[in-house]
Amino acid sequence: MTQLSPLTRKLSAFVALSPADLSTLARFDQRRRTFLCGHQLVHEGQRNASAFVLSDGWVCSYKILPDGERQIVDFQIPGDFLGLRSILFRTSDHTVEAITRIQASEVLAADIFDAFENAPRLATAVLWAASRDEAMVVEHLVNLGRRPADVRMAHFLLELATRLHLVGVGDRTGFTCPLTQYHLADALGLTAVHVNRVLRLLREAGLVTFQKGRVTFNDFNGLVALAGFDTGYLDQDGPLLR
Amino acid sequence: MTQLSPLTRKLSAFVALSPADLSTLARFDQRRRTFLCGHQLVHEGQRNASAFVLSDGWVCSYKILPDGERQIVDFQIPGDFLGLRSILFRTSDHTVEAITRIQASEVLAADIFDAFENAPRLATAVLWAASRDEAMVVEHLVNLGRRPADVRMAHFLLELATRLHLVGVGDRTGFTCPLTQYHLADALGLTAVHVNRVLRLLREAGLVTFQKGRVTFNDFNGLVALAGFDTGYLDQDGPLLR
DNA sequence: CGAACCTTTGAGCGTCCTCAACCTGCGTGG
DNA sequence: CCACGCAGGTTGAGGACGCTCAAAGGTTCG
Repeated sequence: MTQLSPLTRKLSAFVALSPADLSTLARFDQRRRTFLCGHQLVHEGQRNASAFVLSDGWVCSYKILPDGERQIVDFQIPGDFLGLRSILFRTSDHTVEAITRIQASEVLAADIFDAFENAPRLATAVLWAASRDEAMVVEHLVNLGRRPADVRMAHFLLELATRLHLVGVGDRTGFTCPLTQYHLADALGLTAVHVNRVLRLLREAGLVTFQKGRVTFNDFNGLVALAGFDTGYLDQDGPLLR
Repeated sequence: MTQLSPLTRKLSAFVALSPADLSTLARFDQRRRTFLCGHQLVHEGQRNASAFVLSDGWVCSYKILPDGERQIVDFQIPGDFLGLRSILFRTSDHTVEAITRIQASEVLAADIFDAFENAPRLATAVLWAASRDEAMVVEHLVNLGRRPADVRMAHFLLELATRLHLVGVGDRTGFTCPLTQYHLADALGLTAVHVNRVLRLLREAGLVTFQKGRVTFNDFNGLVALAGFDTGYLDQDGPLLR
């Protein structure tokens, strides 16, 4: 099981892939390259940007506002596609940047379209992954629109834990996490100062601890209750197509 | 031009469709039905939900939180797909509800997959439409995360005007709009009371007037400047594939 | 003609922001 | 080896934006 790439592992949780599908999928991950922390794989306004599959490390995608403020739209972890949405756009509407040193493989639009023609099951799985990414953005939007800061933070950490679990990282006790409080602030629509206070509150309430690059769940069920967290939108109750 | 359906009109702005594509596309709009205001075409938790193409009227899609609060994720106008994202999901993660009396046609998953096999150009256009929808959700997220209430409102109204324009409704002077201040509040993450105050501010500043079911732009350029509005993410600079 | 829904306005309050200072750990260079 | 710079984290004080609660007027539709 540890042999499987994170992407294979994730897609297999949704669709049972044939050996042929698996070999087509393996081609997505052929041109694997290493990028340094801070490298921008795609930048806002770039024309004919590529897509990638992330195999190791953490990435974030964000937009910059006219006043220089940043809103992080999503974080990507191993097994996630990068820049898939904009593959049909003339210019990219967002930036994709490595948070850690990462490994990623470029995926050409042709690879995707080829899969649609020759591996419909795999294509379905890719569409499912894209739909799931969008569902996460939607849930993130709900988070920003209607939840107070502490609940927002709780929900965010639980989603991250759930996503990581699906690709075999971390467990109910916690996970290692390279994000800074600035990352959290820019993702959650808060200031870094307020993020710090919220984290203190959650820690003092005995729910989670976010320190020294590690998230520790001190009371997982309590956190789920606070966040009103329901994994439904992640749609990972086991393979749909067998 | 008025003969074209809104969907055809929208997709044609991106891809030049062949007569064969157009006839396949026409099949999406065969089972046209009328639904009353308030009807839920899809509801949260529904299993094996359908997708639709909206040909007339306005629709909103939203999620309800445990405490009963509502977050509207997006509004759909003629030419938009409804529930496309969840077509691969076991259960729908959101509700789709008519705001006015509407006309919409059910699109079966099979229709979509059939298009992928037999009308690759059309399939590309559908994927583009889905990507554009996602880009709008992302911009909405940025709106909630990083913009103050007045700018948020200004940006929202401008996006709506731009989308309507693409399907042939309204112009730079304004458009008719069936939304209530409660709809605006639930979309923008504000309360209806505050929405009312913000609308008054914008009106008194001579920028927009939102009254009696009509949005009137009193100073379009001023509003664009306030919102920092850039249509880039809507990707509608004319056909990409000819 | 009444009821439900929508809009409008006021007063007071709380969450989250701003500004500011200080601390820690770490890498770099003198 | 220490000096320094810098990124990240922590805490306090004060203020603003948007919320809550409340009430009343307008509009639409059965």
